[in-house]
Order: sequence, then structure tokens, then C-alpha cells
Amino acid sequence: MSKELPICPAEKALSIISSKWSLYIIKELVDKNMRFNELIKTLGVSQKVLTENLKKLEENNVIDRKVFPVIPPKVEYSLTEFGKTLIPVLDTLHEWGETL
Amino acid sequence: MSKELPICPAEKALSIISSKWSLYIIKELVDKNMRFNELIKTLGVSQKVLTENLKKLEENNVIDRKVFPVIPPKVEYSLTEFGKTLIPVLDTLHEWGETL
DNA sequence: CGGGATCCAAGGAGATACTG
DNA sequence: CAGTATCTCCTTGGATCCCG
Repeated sequence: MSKELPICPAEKALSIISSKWSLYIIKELVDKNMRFNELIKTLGVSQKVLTENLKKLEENNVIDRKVFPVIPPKVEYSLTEFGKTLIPVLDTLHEWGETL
Repeated sequence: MSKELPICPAEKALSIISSKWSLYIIKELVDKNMRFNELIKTLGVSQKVLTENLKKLEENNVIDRKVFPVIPPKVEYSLTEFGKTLIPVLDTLHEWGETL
């Protein structure tokens, strides 16, 4: 019954980048592609949480998921062109965070 | 046991603005001061949650809490000068959010 | 190797009653 | 009026096991 606030675009943006790992996932993908297990090892995140985060980022067209039909399986994640537009936004956050 | 990532400044920034209501609290305070009950009525947030959010924002020097020693009690919240530096950051988020 | 399924703990958020 | 205290969900994140 709380008042329905029109959802602010800034809130939509936050809903994408404010999960615990999305920031670091994106950071890893800025200058290279990464495989599922590479992200796990580099970030120290659990499989379940990484999967959830990747799925959410993919649904929002921030990252791309490329499956190589080989044995053993190989999946590479990368930033989409749209995802790259997020970088300066995160830089802004980063700069402000440094003043804390 | 997860790897201790050095906490990114961007993550610190997010920890401040990513709670459900902080964004809207700040938005209300951009152009005016607000009292506790005014925020409750305007935002439709519960007392407990509003209190928690305000306390967190105050601890991080984003908002100022001014108590007027009158009966009945009067408390006004406002953006600090530092808090105002957050506005362009939120604008950036807002703009990016619109492209979603 | 890249997940899916399940279970569990912790914290965020809401509703409500009470107080100086 | 401006909170505090309490109780109850619900959502996130973490750990583990399983499978093609």
C-alpha cells in the first residue's frame, strides 16, 4: 500500500549495478573476455551468485554470452557496446566514492 | 574465505545510494528541507526504514539533521554541501538509466 | 566446464505499537 | 512529532551436490 512512486531511471540503473558482484564482473570485462570459471577464480564468488549476476547483466544487454560448441564446454562473457556506455558512469561513481 | 577484494570506491558509493529509499530522500532534499513526517508522507516509507536510511546518510555526511528544541519536536533534514556533490553523480545514473 | 537445484544464514524492508 | 522496539517477510548471497 506504499505510494507507488514512478520508478526513477536512476533506480533502474542502480538495480543493475548494485548487486554485490556486478561491479566487479563489469570491471573484469572492460579489457578482456572472461570464461565462467575464470570469473569464479578471479572474484571468489560462488557459482550460483555468479550465474544470477551474469544472467541479469545479459538480460539487460550489458554483457554478451558466447557459447563455443566444444568439449569441454566453453563460454565467454564480454561487454556489449551498450555495456561499454556504463564505464564512464561507473567512473563517475568511482570518483565520488574516493571523496568519502 | 572468499577472496578479499580491495573495496572499490565505486562500491562504497553504491553502498550509500543503493538502499531502496536513499535516492528518493536525496531527491526530495535537493531543493528544500524536509521534516521527518513530511518524508514519510511524501515517500510512503515506514518510520523504521526512513530512520535507518536517514541515519546512514547522516553518518556519511550526505545529509544534515537539525533539531529545533520546541514542543512538539521539530527536526529538519537537508543536504550538506558534500551531499550536493552527489547530485551530478545521480544525474549521470539517471541519464544512463533512461537508455535502458 | 558451465551451470541447475537445493538448503541455509543474514540483512533489508514493512507493519504496528509504544514513548519522551 | 520524531523517533525506538519488535516481529515478520522477502531478497541476496554462500555452500554443496549433481549433471550433460
